[in-house]
Formats: sequence, C-alpha cells, structure tokens
Amino acid sequence: MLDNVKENLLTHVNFTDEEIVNLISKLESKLLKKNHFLLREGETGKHVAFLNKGLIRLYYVKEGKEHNSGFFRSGSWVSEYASFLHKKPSLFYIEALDETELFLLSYDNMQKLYHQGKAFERLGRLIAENLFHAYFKRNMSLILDSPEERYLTFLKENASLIELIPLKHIASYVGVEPESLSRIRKRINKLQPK
Amino acid sequence: MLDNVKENLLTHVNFTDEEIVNLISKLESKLLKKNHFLLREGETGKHVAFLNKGLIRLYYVKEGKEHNSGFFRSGSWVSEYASFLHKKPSLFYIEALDETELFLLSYDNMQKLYHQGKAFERLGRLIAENLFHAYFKRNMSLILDSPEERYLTFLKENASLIELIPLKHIASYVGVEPESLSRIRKRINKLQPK
DNA sequence: CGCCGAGTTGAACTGAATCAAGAAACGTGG
DNA sequence: CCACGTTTCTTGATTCAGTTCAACTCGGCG
Repeated sequence: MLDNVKENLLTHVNFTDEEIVNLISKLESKLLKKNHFLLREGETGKHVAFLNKGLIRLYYVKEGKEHNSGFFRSGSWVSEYASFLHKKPSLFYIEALDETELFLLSYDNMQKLYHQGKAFERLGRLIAENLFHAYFKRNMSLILDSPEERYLTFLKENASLIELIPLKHIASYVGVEPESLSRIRKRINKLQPK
Repeated sequence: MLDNVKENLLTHVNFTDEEIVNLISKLESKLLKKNHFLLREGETGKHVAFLNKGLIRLYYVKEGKEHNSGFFRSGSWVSEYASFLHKKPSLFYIEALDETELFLLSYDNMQKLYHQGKAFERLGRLIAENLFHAYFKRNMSLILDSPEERYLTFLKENASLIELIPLKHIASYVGVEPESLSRIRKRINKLQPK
C-alpha cells in the first residue's frame, strides 16, 4: 500500500529502514473523490501531500477565469508550498481530477522530522528545489516557446495524461484559449497524421 | 562603506552586533566595471553577492539571443542561485550595467555562518524565498498580463532605472522585441502624455 | 428523448514579429 | 573638439498566430 512512497523516496533520499518507518508513521491517509478539493483559495495549507494514486490539478482564479498552474500524478509531492511554508492563505485551489489517494504530512510533523535527521532535511530541500526548478523551467518556456511548442512539450512529458485531462485545462496550462488549442491540435495532426 | 549591508540586513534579520561583525568579516569586496561580468555561462557560481552600489543584469542566451531574467540595484543579493547551490555550471551571465561594488560571500563561508546561528539560516532562507517569490510572480505575470501591462509594472517598480537600462534589455525582460516595446511606449505616451 | 458540457469550426479583428530603412545618441580616435 | 562609425531607438509595411463571438456537432446522462 505504501509501496509508492517507499519506492519514490528511496530513489532520491537514502533513508534507513528506521527512518522510513518513522516517516510513514507520520503520514495520514486521505481519499479524494473526483472534483473534490484538498485545498481552496483562502484556506491555509497545513500539509504537504504525497500523491499515491490519482490525478491532481493546481489552479488559481483571476477575474473569474481559472488558470492551471500544474498537474500531478502518482509519485509526486503536492502542496501550495508558499501557503504551507508561511502559514498564509492559499492563492490556489488543489483539486482531484480523478479518484485519488493521498498521504498527508502535517507542518508540525514535518518540523519534527527535520529535527530527527539529515535525511529528512534533504527530503524537505528536494521538495522545495523541485518546485523551484519547475517554476524556473516554466518561466523559460513562457518566454522562449510558442503555445504550440508548449503544447508539444506537455504532450511529451504527460503522454499518459492527455485522455484524463480535459482540453480546456490543458489550454489554460499552455496559456491559450480552448479554441486556439483546438486549432493547434488540428495543425499538428495535419503535419504528423496519426 | 558597509552601511548598505548593515542597513539592509538589519531590517530583515535581527542580527546582533556580534553577528554583523562576523558576517562582515566573511565578505570580500569586489569592483566591477561597466559591461564586465561577475559570472558567465558555464562557470560555477562560488559566491552570493551583496550589491552595494551599481546595477546588475542577469541573462541567458538561447539560440544566439539574449534573454534578460532580472535587474538588480544596490541593496539586493545577487547570484545564480541554482549554480551556487548545486555547484553546477551556470546557465546565466551576471553582468554589470554600470560601475558596481559587490561584497562576495563564498559558499564555504556561508556554510560556516549557517553553523553559527539561526539568524544566518534565516538570511539564507530569505534569499531563497525572495528568489522563489520573484519567479512565482513572474510566472503569473507572463500568463495573465499583456506585454504592455508588464512594461507598465516594470516602470512602476523600477522607475529609477529606466534611464540606466537600454530599451532593448527591458524589451527582452518584458518578453517582446525592441520594435514592439518602442510602439508600446508610443501608445502609452499618447494616452498619458508626459 | 432532449439537454448540457466539451470540442470543433468559421469569420473578423488585433497585437506582436519580422524585415527594412532612417534618425538620434554615443564614444573613440585623430 | 570635431568626424566618423557604431549602437540604440523609431517608424513603416507586411505577415501571422491567437482572441473573440457565434454557430454547430458529438457523446453522455438525466
């Protein structure tokens, strides 16, 4: 049941068996139905969540419009990190796009783990760095790439998700209107049919 | 001479006099002439720098084109943080746009300071968080705002810099070609002359 | 069966990119 | 201190991709 957690963490952080047990004892399981929320705008994020199964989208709303900022599959850590770190109200919604199973790690428990060994600090740093790196790459892409290129990149990196995520959400992530993404698809299919 | 360092740090971190002395003893002064580099692509960043006087731009090159990722004035900390943290070759150039004076803090000295008190850890975290926040805001702006809006925001936040930074660099930061920024300026001046 | 949301398609419009040319500011050497 | 050449900025004409608004199709679900 916790195979994913174990597998994922072990590959990046050299936890001892003892540390693994310790970590797992601090996790709290949570099931989220499709279209239900882990966090809404204005609430304060009290957990980071390991996504064991399912699909999550992270988005914010500006002037009535939703803007997707990322999608997460099983094996990733999910949170509104700024809200979580600073105990401030979240700007984002975190929503399940499918039946999903999460393991929550509370702020307090995370602090406790930090005091219990370097490996946990490393985990915390890795989560933060991954986040930083993701934002960084996205910045580059928004400046350098056309929407079409961003869509193609998204396809490559998330081939397994395209059937699961509605086009309008992908459009918003890529930074265009749904109509435009529809045309982009058409263009691409003409060039590389099938 | 170190007034800026002192003033800036004291406002964000509650250093004791002793800690200030300790920090300052680890700083190494460096003068940079206009259009000279603190770091070039491919080199590994070995310092974070406190910008005491002058003007710095941070940019990367892709397919022969420069892309400005930020400008820094006196009072800020400057680094290619990813390169510095992971000891990996920098993707960025760090260039002085004017005669500038820096105080360098080496990686090793930074680690030493970390061991000498919470306040220094706080400093390190603040630097990282500022960076994170900057990237975050930029992401939002690239998705939500038009180039014109981004230019206006840039003007507001950097009113003192507009005469010092060539238009083409601002254009690249805003994400348009110089010709387009020139026209954006024209549009704006028609609406709000002078 | 009929409705509803998601996706596609069309037409008119808009803002930025590109290419090209000219004007203005800058600095470097004579 | 002037003259020349380079860089920076502006302006024009054209092209192109994305937006907007509107209509239509398709598939699922009550």
